Amino acid sequence: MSIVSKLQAATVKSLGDLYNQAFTEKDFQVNLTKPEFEGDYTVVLFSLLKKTGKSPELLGQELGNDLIKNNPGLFTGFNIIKGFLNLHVADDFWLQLLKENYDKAGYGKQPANGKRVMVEYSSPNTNKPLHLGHLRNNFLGWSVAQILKDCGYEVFKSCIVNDRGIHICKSMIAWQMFADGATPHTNNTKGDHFVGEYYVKFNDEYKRQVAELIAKGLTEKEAEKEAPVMKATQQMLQDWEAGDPAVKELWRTMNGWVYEGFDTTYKNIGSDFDETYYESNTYLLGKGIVQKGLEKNVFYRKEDSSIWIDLSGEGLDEKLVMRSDGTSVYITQDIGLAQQKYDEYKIDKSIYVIGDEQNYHMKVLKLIAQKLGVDSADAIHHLSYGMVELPTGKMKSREGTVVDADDMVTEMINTAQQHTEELGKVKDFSPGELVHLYRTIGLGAMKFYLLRVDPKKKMIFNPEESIDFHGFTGPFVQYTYARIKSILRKETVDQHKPASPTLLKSEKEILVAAEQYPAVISEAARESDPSKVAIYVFNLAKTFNSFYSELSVSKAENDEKKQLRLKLAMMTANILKSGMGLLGIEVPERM
RNA sequence: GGUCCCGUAGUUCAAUGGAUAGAAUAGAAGUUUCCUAAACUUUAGAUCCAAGUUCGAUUCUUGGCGGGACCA
Repeated sequence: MSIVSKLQAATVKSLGDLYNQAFTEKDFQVNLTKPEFEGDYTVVLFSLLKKTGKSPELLGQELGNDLIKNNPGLFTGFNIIKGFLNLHVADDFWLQLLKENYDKAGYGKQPANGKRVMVEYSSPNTNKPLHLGHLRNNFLGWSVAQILKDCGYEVFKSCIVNDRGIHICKSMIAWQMFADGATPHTNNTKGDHFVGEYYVKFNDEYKRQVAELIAKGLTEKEAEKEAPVMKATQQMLQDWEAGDPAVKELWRTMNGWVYEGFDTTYKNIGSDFDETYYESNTYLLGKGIVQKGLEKNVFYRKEDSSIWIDLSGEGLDEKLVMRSDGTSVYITQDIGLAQQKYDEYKIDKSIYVIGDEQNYHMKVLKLIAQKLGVDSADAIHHLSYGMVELPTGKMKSREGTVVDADDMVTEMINTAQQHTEELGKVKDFSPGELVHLYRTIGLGAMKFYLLRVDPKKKMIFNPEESIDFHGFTGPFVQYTYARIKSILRKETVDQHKPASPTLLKSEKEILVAAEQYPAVISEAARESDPSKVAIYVFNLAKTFNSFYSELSVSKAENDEKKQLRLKLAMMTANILKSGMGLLGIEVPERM
């Protein structure tokens, strides 16, 4: 039980005893005491004044005295400033926390809660390679899954691959036209990049043909419709749906190249999935949904035989669920897949990591699922994240401003290498160890950078200023960890020796921070927000660094202090390691 | 046109309605015979505008202005 919860419960009890009324935790706020005031935790009294009819000063006195009387081992004193009751927490409490947890690698983890949750993320298209936005998605999804695991959930990571449709046909047509039998292997190109090039070639050719037709007197709309490559592409999509063997074969081959490329990228960035769904398998699920919707009178048919749902009662519009030609739309497939996930995994919660451009779509999805009575409807949760933008605005493939994921990773690792070589601290590392270290630092910087901001908010990435290795960054935390490990290689905790029974200010600060870790994980899980963990882990590292520069561990004043500080160092290292682990970031023993 | 989101130091980000709005970076000034200076310490710098609710508003409400997304 966290100290905040303890204080809340104790305050509720004291208030009830003192004033003969019922109170709850929501009647008042409990915060960490701001550093410029005396005390550790603060009860904000303003909200209690009306109900108790007391002045802040009197209420603070009565409450403070009662809290101390009822919790003698926990609170040792208090002061009141304006409407703030600042309480002192006993050193023994912090020391006990340290004693029980300093060597527990699993500190902060919660026992299994029996709940099952699926996190769907990444969800690429097979017509182009992954870019910076996908990286944010991947890191978020992976991290949220990991955080939920530590909170006791059984987690299944899934990925839906958009592997069919007009977009992949475009790449296929362009390959037929221009490739002359080339493959990723003959061209020595990564498969996803190879196919992506043909997608670009398609668009170039299409534009050329449209311009040609316009020059011949067609309107822009006519030209776009009549361009031979577009017609061929549409024909190919129909052939694909009809099951044409040659088309399917080409489709399988080209998607295979893309998957090879994706696998390399995923492996490189440490992303993985327990289940992969392919749209080519799920796109027909929509038909059953439509049937069900018509039977339940949730859907209705229009004169042109297209099928719709009316959501105007919910403040939204009418929404198309099946076209007049009988082809389904995304939303119906998505509902079908939602049902399938539930059937296969019996999940209590289903998280979708999808960009905020799909907010409306996901809202409609959940609404329709609820109206249809789909089992998993209420479990659907859209983890909406903001786009990664450049200082100039959105990344645009047409303007060549898309930041490629593989390039980004390579660049970060190279930068890590350059920094490391300049500092020259690991000259004795083997080549293999060096490669691993560069990867750890480079990826650490990148993951931390993309995870440290609130997922809901869009973020701006400036390619001109490369991602930093100083300050609020992954390498800062990694460096703190490495420094601690350096101490712990030279000195070890001796179980038989007593640790200091008193705490200096900067020693206590570490424990105050450490105490919050379990609550931070819970909050991060509740909000699906890894940035809470990133911010926390940074602050803990900063707290330790101040301690480190102020007090010596190995040359402590006496042996008791040394034992205490060794334990503080060990506990900090454990939390930094597991916290960074939640972000998918490794910590090096040396750097 | 309709719906939704966002405006905080030069820049990138924080702040369950609470104390003097926090960090990082860039700027200025310092710290290494002492456990890794990828660090530490000091300093200067911000809530888009206007009303309203409140003991108290960056946060809630309304109206502007500015930016973005989605739906036709």
